[in-house]
Amino acid sequence: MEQKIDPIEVSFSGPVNLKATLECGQAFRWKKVPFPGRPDLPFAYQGVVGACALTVGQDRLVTRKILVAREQPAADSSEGELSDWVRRYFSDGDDVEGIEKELASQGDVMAEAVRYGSGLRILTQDYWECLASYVLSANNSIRNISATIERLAERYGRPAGMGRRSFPDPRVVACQEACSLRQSKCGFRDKYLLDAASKVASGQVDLKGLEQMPREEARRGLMKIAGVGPKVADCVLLFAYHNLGVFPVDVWIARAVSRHYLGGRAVKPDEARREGERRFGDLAGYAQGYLFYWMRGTAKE
DNA sequence: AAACAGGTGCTAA
DNA sequence: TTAGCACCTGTT
Repeated sequence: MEQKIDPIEVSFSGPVNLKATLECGQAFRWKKVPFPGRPDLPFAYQGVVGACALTVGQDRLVTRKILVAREQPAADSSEGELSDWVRRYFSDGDDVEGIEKELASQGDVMAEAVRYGSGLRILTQDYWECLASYVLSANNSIRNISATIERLAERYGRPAGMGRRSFPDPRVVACQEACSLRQSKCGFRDKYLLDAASKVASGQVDLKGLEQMPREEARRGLMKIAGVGPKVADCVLLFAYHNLGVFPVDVWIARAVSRHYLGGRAVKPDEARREGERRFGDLAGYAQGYLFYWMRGTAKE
């Protein structure tokens, strides 16, 4: 018998925009769904965080409170723990208001990007899940990445509630054959995923240990893994380690930097990265988030 | 229906 | 050191 429990309200110290946060490409397991028992909520998403599936929702695009629902999990997790956990995932400690103000003062382009994605939060994700997800992201579309991750969870993860499964443990992935992983349609990235899993499971790459290293050292540590280049390493540093000074550069960001900050001149990724980190310093990660969401969003419209 | 999608590793200069 | 190329898979 699976018993539903009432949603809890989680309050934040600053603005939250679930749509921008969960659709800006930093996390791959969120789906737009009707909120259980509250079909009136216009913004609601179901995802899996750690071992537990959640639905989060809000009644307007940007609010300071969100609703969180889950299925009854193990009895050891109280409402208070859940709400602390959700606040941590959504990086409640970040002074988003201050960050937006500061960035918006740096020029019309950034002001417009911030306005478009106001309330966006750089998440604080699980190290391994984030690493593996971005290994799969190389030369791949968000849609494909999500579908592959869902198949991997389906096949190798554990039940997480709401019919979802957790992201598979590195030890479980590490003991698979490449051809088995291929069935989840990760394509040529199968060997990279395997390398990541085996280096993490063996401790050859110590994800916990990277926490206290300086950025460049942590970056080099991640890049020991096959399939982890500068872009993937930077995404992991930003979206899992919450190193807000990094500025991951993909084709969209390279385009944005070229067009808006370097007069349209062609730029190499490393040059765009240094330019972003130079201009935005400690807020480079947020700057990247707003720019990316804005570029993608306005390209589609 | 060819081209492209949120890169990376390998090879040749 | 760097430019050029191949690469699974799904969509347009």
